[in-house]
Amino acid sequence: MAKEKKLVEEITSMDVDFAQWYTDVVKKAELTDYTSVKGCMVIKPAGYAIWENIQKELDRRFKETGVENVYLPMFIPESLLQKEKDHVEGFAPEVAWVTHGGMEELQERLCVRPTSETLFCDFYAKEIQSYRDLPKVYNQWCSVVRWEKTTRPFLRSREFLWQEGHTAHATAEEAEARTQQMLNVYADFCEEVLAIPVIRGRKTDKEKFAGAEATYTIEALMHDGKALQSGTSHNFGDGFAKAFGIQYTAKDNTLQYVHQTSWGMTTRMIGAIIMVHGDNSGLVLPPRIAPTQVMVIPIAQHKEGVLDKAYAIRDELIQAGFKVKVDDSDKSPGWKFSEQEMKGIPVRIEIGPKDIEAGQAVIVRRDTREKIVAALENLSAKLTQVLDTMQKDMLERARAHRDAHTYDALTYEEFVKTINEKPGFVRAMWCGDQACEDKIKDETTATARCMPFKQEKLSDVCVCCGKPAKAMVYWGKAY
RNA sequence: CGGCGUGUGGCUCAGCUUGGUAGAGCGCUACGUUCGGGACGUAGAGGUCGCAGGUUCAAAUCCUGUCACGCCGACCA
Repeated sequence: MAKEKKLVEEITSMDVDFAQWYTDVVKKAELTDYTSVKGCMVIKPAGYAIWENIQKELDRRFKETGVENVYLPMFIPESLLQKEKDHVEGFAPEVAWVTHGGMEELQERLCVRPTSETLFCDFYAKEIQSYRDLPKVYNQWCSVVRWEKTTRPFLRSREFLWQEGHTAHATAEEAEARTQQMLNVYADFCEEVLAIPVIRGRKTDKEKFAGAEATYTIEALMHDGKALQSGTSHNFGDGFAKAFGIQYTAKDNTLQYVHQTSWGMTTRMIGAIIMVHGDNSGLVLPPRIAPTQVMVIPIAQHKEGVLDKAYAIRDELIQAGFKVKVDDSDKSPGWKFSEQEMKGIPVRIEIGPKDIEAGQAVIVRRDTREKIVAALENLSAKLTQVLDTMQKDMLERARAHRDAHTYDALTYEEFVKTINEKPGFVRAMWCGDQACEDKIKDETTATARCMPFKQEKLSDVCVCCGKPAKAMVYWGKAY
């Protein structure tokens, strides 16, 4: 009993205090550490390895659509930032400024990029002359800085890692197609690799990116019923092009403005993985994103042959393409089990003297704790099946949770009651007027998460004001 | 930017009210016994108490200032 109690105390139960649970999991899974600068985190090996896998998967998918990687500076001259009015108004409150170089005060202060639209525009203005130079489909992997007041590991930090794609096209149609294409890349990645189901849709004007004509988003629901914007793709039209003078000569020898897009996904997704799949024992990583998929845990490893067998299993499985480690530390097996669970390693394989004698090993799933006895000769086949099933189950479980926490509201009373009492998404009709969004935010703190591409007509009138409805909106309280 | 809270070995914290030579648990190191859900014994290493002033014979403790971090709000990926 005393042992059980100790286990429970390590990680706060998510039902008791979800925020504390999240912090505990981040800490116990050794994903990050705090630093002496508020809001700037050390991403430790276990956390960074997840990011590397996210990068690898996304980068591959990007390149399949013709994306090329580049790198632009981390500093933006103030004058450049100010060229597009909405954009600077959106970001000015949270940028960090460099005012000195060495001991000298700079003539013009430089902001540390909060996003790189202005730099890409400046660059494209020089690069693009002719329709032959189009399209430009560039992306960069970098960090950006936004001086947030409130910070949390992965979810909101002052410096975070991301990728930002910036494209320039000859026509509005092409830009729109690219905007949607990249949103779909994100959505597929989330569902196929991270096992996180998302709602694809468009942001309201109030919620869209500063300077964008349209912002598309994928929205995910966390375990506590709060929404997390998980990736965005923006269509800028020719707004930035006009502000920065990005023009090309068309085939008919007329001067035209380009149409641009940008799209990004960040280390925040690691937070989403934690909050969608995690449980009271710690992190649960979907097999397809896990840096280590299998931890082999020898039982009674001092006994003749046990460790050798554990290494042999590891080598065989690595050969078969799995990511495998052996925990051969001198901790007790119970300790190793807890470690593997806190770190979210999808399965562990227990191998002890009894198993060796029986020619088997015990596979234990992290998500369900289901124990599967597998014969050593077809361990690899069994493992493939277990990991595939687990990946599918995790997506379905997350989808079921989201669907069970998605409600419809037809009247304002019903809307307020639902949004306040039932954590999750509330679907309701909206007239398109920002006054209603403002009122809802004031009275409930909920925001319009998105207008889903898959529209349904729940009623003819706005849930808030009763005027004719223009769209169904997913509302929710968000991170 | 507002509210709350916290700074003492690597970690979690006690000590502060009432000033008097710095403590515990965990972790770490060595050796031995253990090993199918966080094992145990023995011996050890490790701290100018966030920082700066002040009061005092004497400050982790009292006073003033300052910095940092965490959580909750408003703003945001």
